[in-house]
Amino acid sequence: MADSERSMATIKDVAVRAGVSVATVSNALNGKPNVGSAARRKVLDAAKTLGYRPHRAAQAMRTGRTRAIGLVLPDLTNPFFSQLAQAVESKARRLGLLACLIDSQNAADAELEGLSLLAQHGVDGIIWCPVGARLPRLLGALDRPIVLIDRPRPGFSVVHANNAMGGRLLAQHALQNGHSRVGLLSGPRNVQSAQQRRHGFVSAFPDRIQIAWEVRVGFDGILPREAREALLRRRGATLVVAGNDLIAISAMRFLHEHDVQVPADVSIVGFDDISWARIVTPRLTTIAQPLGAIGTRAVELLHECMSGAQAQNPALMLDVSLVERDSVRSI
Amino acid sequence: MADSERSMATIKDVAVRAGVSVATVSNALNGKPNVGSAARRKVLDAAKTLGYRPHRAAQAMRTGRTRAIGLVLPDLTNPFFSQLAQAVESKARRLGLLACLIDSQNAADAELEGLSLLAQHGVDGIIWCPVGARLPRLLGALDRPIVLIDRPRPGFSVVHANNAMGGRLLAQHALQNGHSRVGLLSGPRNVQSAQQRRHGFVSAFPDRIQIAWEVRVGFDGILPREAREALLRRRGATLVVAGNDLIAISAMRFLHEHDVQVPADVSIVGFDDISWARIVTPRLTTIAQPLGAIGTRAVELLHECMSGAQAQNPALMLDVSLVERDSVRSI
DNA sequence: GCAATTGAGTTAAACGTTTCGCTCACAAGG
DNA sequence: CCTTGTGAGCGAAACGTTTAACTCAATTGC
Repeated sequence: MADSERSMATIKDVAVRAGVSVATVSNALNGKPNVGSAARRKVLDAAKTLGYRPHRAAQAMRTGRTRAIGLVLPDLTNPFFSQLAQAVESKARRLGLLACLIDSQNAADAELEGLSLLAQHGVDGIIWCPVGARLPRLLGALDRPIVLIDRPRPGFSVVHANNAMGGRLLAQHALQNGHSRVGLLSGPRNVQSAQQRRHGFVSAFPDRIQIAWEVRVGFDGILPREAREALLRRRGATLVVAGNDLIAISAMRFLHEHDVQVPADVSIVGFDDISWARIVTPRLTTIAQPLGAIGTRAVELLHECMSGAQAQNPALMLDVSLVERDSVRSI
Repeated sequence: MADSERSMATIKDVAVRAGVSVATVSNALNGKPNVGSAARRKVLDAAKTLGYRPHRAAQAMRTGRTRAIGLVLPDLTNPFFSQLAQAVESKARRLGLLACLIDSQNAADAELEGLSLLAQHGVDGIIWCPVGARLPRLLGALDRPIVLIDRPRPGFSVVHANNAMGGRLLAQHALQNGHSRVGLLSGPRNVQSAQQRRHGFVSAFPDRIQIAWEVRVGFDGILPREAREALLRRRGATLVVAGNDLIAISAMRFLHEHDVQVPADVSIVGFDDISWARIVTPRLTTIAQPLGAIGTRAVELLHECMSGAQAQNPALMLDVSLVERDSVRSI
């Protein structure tokens, strides 16, 4: 009895204890119809008292499914992604799936290497926020369901937030607070979500909001000189609209160091509502993405794809909401 | 040729293409000595042109090793852990190991469930920052190398920072800046690292630093009423020493809302140097843990344990350093 | 020149599942 | 009474590796 716990009981052990064949054990455990109720009971009992757990590797070899999924992210250090990761892992576990992590640290080659590692381990599907603008060739070869997250690519399932809507919400909020001349610290041109945020904002009230200036900035929040100069001169802008919270927070930090007060001297808004948005001074007004929901839905979608159901709805777009805090002044 | 890429080439395919037996392929690929240089070449060539990758599940079944490790953390959302996770994943990948994530969200039962999921998948080892004060019974049953991270438990390998040293560094810094009366917002009594930080600080200069008050606070930075009151009254303390950065930042936020200026009215120090420490206002003076090194060393240690080498050094303690920023005033 | 040794390669078993096809008993239909 | 059908269960093959045991030729030692 002591060693029944020690090194994992096998299906064979269950079979002998229940007095049936291994085939019957397998059938009983997997709910196949061709097993009588008496035998089924015996098997279930035996399995329980032996603490039997199917050997995943063996199962995988026979069935080709591992009940593991891959999660490929560009940067766990970014709270946006760590929240996402938390949601994904949690939902996966609730479905009995193991989440295998790859953090490419924004390097396309590391990402590729990671994908290949996942493929080698035979994960059943992949949730992926790609760093490269176009998806690498490898994709055909890895041949598993993929659900993109946050960054759509033609021909792929994706779940992401309604970025354009966020942009519009921001425009509306700007107007309501009397800002009609703004500066843009937009995200990278090759990241689609950045484009949509920008487009949502600019096209919402083209005749009532003027763009005083615009500079493109990386999503990591590092401000090039051009951006810093723009922040200092401002050319009449009373509000700066940042491509995401990291950018907004960097800008706030920079302004603070140069003795310009937010929001007294200039207002600022972000996008994402990462947890940092709540702790900076002043607290940042921003657009909240339903991070938990995005992660959860992505896993659900992937799970459906894995169960053969060809997803007809390759794109899932979730609503965002404005969260008002202290970084916008009403004028 | 088209379908040689499609559904993963097997060792058999390599064997026929190279004109040898599968055993020889296996031996060649695993660097066994009993294969001639001519055959070895042929095998290597065939494997490369076929894009052969060993089927991990099959390998696992035969050898009992999966080349995957588990990473069990209490809260990915906490930047301390997400940085750790990044380091762990990166190092693991460099060793050809897949990192499987469990985020228990500080719930002991979720943690247990996660460990069992990992065991079922047959991970070769586990890196674990445990939430519970004492380790659950299950442990004997899961029977794989375990390396703890940040939180030592009797009888287990651990890699963590020198918390006591951090406490001493802080005390020294306090004195250098003329603070001889301080308040303590210590971490939880049942978390060892919290105790060591506190002890390092208090016992460094017992006769030159007075503790004006102390209240125990959770590491998540949520301030109970007692703590808030203490922050407002202060009883002559010119410096508050927080159990970690989250606590320090919460305190700063609270003080700011009640119009007391940091560091003009009161100074404050944290512990951990999470990324937030850099972005709050004022930027937080704190103790930096070598997060990257902790993660890396943990993986290395685990890897050694997995390779049979019984680790003689169950505990690895890494030095910390003071990072001076703007939250301490010299008086 | 013959036995012993070595080097290079092969065959086949094993790992723990799932599943296909089979058997066997029994019931129903004619 | 014989065929056919059905429900319950079993035996064995297969999945892709690794590895122990083995063969066979060439080389060495004497």
